[in-house]
Amino acid sequence: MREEDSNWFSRWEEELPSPEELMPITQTLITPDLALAFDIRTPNNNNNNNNTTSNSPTPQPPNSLPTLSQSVPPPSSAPSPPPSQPFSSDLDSAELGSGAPGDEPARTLKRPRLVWTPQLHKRFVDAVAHLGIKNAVPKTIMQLMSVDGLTRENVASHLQKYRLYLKRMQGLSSGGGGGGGNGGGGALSAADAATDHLFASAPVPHHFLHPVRPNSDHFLPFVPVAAALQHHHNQQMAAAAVVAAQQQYHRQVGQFGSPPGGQYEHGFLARQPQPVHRMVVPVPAHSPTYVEDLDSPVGGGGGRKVLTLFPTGDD
DNA sequence: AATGCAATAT
DNA sequence: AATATTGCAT
Repeated sequence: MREEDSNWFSRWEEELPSPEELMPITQTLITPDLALAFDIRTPNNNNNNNNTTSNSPTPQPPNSLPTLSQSVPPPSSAPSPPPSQPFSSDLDSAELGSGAPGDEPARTLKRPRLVWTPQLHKRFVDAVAHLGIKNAVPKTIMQLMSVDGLTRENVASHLQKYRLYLKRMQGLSSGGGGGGGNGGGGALSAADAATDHLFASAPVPHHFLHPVRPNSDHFLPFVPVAAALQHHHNQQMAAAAVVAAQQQYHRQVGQFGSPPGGQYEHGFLARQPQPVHRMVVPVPAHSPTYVEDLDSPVGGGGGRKVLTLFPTGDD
């Protein structure tokens, strides 16, 4: 079998991009800065669309904030033009900063805690997977994910936990990689079990679990991927821009596989190299399609639905 | 400046 | 419980 690494790339493409998918995510990342810039009360507690099994018949109408695109925290918040979609969210009127937030708001504001939804985590995992364990550092991961509002700290924190999770998994089960369900799983501490929940919701790439040894058989040349991203050293770049960059990235690594050091020995999937040409979706502007999708969590964990978004079939 | 990691804080 | 933050050593 040939190392047609491009095949898993195609698969990646199918599931991944589409800024629409990031909608519910960015939704939770509403920047307080922006919020204050619009004179709205600080939405200290916004509810994320994290569902589980049973939920109220009203599945969080997307009436809330559409997209944050770019723009987050420049220290001196520049008076950016108000979006066409005013925040008509009447979620809660809990007032908070009635003290004196008028002067130096954006500077001392705390952003809301990031909620790692299964979707977001999936992006995370995919990013890590495609970067290679060795190159998967917070900054890079963050860039690849291209989720606006996502900070390096966010990723770093998550990554730390994720690594612990992987370590745990290595010691116990090696066959659980399939679905992420820790099949047997009996020696899980309380603290561990908690984190497992999230991590188990995404497929863990096999090479994460066992110490892969690169075959000097086929060595891959170095691909200056960074070249594709060199333009924006800003983490707040528009998602669209990154998507475009990602595609260039795809084209490059799609042929060779991965940067040096990245251990990729996926023997699975041996399709023919599909032409990777996708259209760049400019901006996530219109209403996404919310659908409930059974992701088959696999394993004995029990079936749990996750809210996912379908790409609007722009292809 | 980034990273990894443990401990701690919210 | 789930993330964030901090301290410290690379």
